[in-house]
Amino acid sequence: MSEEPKPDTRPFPALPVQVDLPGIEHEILARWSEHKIFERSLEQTRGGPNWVFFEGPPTANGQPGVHHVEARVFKDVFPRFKTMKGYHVNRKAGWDCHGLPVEVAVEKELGLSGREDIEAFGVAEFNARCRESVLRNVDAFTAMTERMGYWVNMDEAYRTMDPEYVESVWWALKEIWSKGLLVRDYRISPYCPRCGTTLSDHELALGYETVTDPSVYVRFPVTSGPLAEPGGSASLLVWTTTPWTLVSNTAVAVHPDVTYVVATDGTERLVVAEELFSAVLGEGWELTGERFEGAEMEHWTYQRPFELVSFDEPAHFVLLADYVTVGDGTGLVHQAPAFGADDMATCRAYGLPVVNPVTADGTFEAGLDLVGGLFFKTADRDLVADLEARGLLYRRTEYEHSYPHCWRCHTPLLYYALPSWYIRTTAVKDQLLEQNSRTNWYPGNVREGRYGEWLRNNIDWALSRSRYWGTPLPVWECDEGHTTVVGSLSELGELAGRDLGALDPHRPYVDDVTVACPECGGTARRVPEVIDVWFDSGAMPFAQWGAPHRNEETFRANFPGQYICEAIDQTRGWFYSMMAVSTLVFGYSSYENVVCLGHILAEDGRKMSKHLGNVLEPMAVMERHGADALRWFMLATGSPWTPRRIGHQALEEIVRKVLLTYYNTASFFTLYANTGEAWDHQKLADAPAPADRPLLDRWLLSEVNRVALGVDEAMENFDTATAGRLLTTFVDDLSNWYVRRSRRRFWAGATTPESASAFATLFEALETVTLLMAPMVPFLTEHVWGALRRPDAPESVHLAQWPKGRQDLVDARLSEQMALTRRLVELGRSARADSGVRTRQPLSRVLVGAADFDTLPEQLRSQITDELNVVRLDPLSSVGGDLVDYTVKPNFRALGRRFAKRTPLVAEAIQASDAKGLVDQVRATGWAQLEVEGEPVEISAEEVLVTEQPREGWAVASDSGETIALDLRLTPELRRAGLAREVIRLVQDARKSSGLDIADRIHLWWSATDPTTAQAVTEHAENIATEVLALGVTEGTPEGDAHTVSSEELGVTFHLRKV
RNA sequence: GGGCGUAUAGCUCAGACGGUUAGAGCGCAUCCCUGAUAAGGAUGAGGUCCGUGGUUCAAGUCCACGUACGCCCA
Repeated sequence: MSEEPKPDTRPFPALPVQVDLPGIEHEILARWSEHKIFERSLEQTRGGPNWVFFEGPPTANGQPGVHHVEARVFKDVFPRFKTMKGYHVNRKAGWDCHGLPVEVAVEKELGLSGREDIEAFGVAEFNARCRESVLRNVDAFTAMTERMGYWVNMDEAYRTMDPEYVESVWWALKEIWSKGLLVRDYRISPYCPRCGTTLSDHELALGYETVTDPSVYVRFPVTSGPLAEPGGSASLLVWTTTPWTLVSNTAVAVHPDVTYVVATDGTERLVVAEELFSAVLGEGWELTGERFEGAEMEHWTYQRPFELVSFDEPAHFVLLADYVTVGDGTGLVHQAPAFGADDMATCRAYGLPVVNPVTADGTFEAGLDLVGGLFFKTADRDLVADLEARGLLYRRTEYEHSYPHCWRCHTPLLYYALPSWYIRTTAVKDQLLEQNSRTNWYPGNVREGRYGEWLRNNIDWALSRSRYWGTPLPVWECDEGHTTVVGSLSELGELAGRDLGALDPHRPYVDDVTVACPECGGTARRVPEVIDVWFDSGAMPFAQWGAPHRNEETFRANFPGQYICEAIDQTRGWFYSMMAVSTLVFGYSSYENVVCLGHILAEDGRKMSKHLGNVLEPMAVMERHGADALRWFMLATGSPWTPRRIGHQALEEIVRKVLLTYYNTASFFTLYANTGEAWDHQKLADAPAPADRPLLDRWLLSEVNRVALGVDEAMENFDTATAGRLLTTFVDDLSNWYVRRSRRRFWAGATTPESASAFATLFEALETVTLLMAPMVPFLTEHVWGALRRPDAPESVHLAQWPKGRQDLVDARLSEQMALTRRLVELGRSARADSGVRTRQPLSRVLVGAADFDTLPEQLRSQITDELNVVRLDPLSSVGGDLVDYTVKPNFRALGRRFAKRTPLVAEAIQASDAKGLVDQVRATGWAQLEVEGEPVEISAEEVLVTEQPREGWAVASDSGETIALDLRLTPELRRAGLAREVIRLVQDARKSSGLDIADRIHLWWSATDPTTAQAVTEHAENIATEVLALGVTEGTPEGDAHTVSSEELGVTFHLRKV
């Protein structure tokens, strides 16, 4: 029985109430792709200023998770925002392809373990598998990236493994080399002597085991300084759990600010930290009274424990180090620079040599006395026994602690000095600090906090890795030790004397290229290392273009960048490598603004892991709730820079509270714009000027402009949470106040100036909020835009201009008045609910007590009477003082300003005063006199909070000094008006349940058994007819079919039939 | 062990400048309203604002110390 649909005559495509958000998103994706919207957004802004975004390449290792969505939403939202503001935002995708995680994954796939296996398998084939593994995972990332609506150019993505990329990295390394900042030095690495390989931090974490080691306290006789004397009866007492490192003891470290004491047992003297005296020596020992600050002990020499290895340079003295603690041991720390990173740093600062008698397989050099050929850990026993025999051992115990083992073979690891390549970042530390001070961090505390701290403690960048799948270090060395650094394949070709343009610049192929040493002509071979992948990614601003060998101009036009974003764990990763590489190469940082995100946790507050079974798979989440819901969560739930928990419930709430509320408002608009006297864009021109519109409309325009200004400011500050909150509140206000209060004006179609104003106002608000939300939820806004857009507007919201909020339309006073109006309505609802009189029953009068009530315009007062269904609204003061109770409360904020310490006394006086008298005084003169501690004090109106309540016969609700009182007395007329409302509701229900369209006209028949109801229907027949779209209302029963509805309570029966 | 961050209702989170009644949503209970809505409204239950100390007339808010958790680094 429904009419033929006539979509072509309607101004707006329908936005059905029932909506499948993920389904819409797929349609939008297809439309974007088909109409090349992303490409056109770039084309359209080509003449505009550049706003440069750099994509931090995800490691294409493993499958993408929801945490990847987080950063990618932020990488998308600001470029979209800036694009709408007219900037040209180039977005080149990128993939981090090299690195240990890839190697480990491939090792597992192939069932290989360790470098011997890999070399037996063949490096060429191994690296080919790595490349293939990376490409496989890139596909999964690409699919997720597209599905979530992240606009980034993946067709021209850079890949860190591509030859052009590698060449750019080589170029940068050559630049750094030519500045003298690329050097070879020892590096302490966790090392497995069985596998013959170093382990990464990540691998290290896999292999901690609890073991028991010897814990020995050893005497180091002092040979110079105030305690030195013939016979050497004074010794430094040194503690260690790795006796095997004593063989290469080089120095002893003390803390400069710790106090050391000398203790004696009558025969010898030992030096320990004061705090550890009793713990280490205890009974039988007493202090000699000699005390030294660590700083005073510097350069005291001592007799080293073993004379097994030779030192070519002076060593074996006391040095100072801040890392020494007095938590364990003796406060004097044995130093063996080949076997500890701290030791290495400290000893190097004193110019001490690195002596390492342990060979790569973990055994002592064969020729050594006592320990020659022994595995390092096995040597402990013999060494301790020897110390004991020579009287140097003070005490030995067992020590249980957690020690790293190889995760592959469980061999205890060795911290081991290996030759390594470093970048001397410490040489540019001041420049880095300077660059950091110019960088905008979001949140701001990272700059001086976590990141600043990292920079201030900068150490040289250990660049090389003894691995296979990485950018080969472009260093060639000849037998004479001359070093050549190569900056490109063509340069390498020139040196090698053949064309290497097509060479894959990876191992093993580059390893096979030998060149003639430019200095001596001898054969130079490449050093075996590859480089840290962080250098790869830090080089992306130029390497993504292959610059400077290629696209030099493009690179220059896109450098430095305005914006990068990653999670907080990148402070020492990509955020650092990006700043460090470009500062090293160009002298300044590559980015100006950096957003630093917190991590996404599972609903249970833990990290997502397969093991815990709490993983949310991003594609599944997006198919269930929609990408927009997931995006909104990332952008606007909680603070993006704190850890956040994600779950289905949170996403469902976003769909209901934000997305559907917004969508339904648009749906409401199109429903009525398409109904009856249709409204279309041409009627926008007929709408009254904003200043001439009803106050409700002016209020909405004020709000939407305030929100537009606020969202713009928030987005400029990279603050999506604030933007999201502003938008959520606005959408709620729009739907649940503006539309709710304006419904009648829409029902009529655009037939009156008031209705025309309502349509225009709602349209403008929807248009603006759609634009404002477009960068955050690009799918739903695109869908709504498609339905609402003006004929001359761009076909995509993402091709439209960002709205400029109009300050001149923001009316703060009106906002306050509307807020008061809404507070009074709330109080009225509360009073209604308390009284038990339903809202459909009109009441004659409501009394209002509120400070600014007398200034409330009539149009807003009528919002209150309509909403509360009352006839009249009067100020409480009109009732007469005798019928009203007053209470007064001190306003502490106001009082505190004036009275400070006396505030509590004044407050007490206010509460003790006669409330009515005080109110009368304040109302008459603006001031009231009180006495505080015998002195007169004047109180102003704003310093007290007055609440007034009528005494009897009213339903009252108050809050914060504002009161609403409903007159509950009903007259017969009011009763009949209430019955008429009941009747209308009954008929509306019947219309709805019988499946009528909202615009269908009906004829209505009625018969009543209740005489009061009959009178009410007769009396209000015209009103009822208008409300239920009845062309006629007839008492009696119709002939033929009709929908029938009756109410026993009202004693009435209706029949309705579509006309 | 160090640095940084976080801690507010059962859950997710707001709470510029310190102001005495600490809010919202979800969930729960009862009721109301409804011809856009998967909605809306009212009331209720639910809080030692992580702990301790301090500053202040006044502290969820500022300071110090501690606890728990997270990230990074040893």
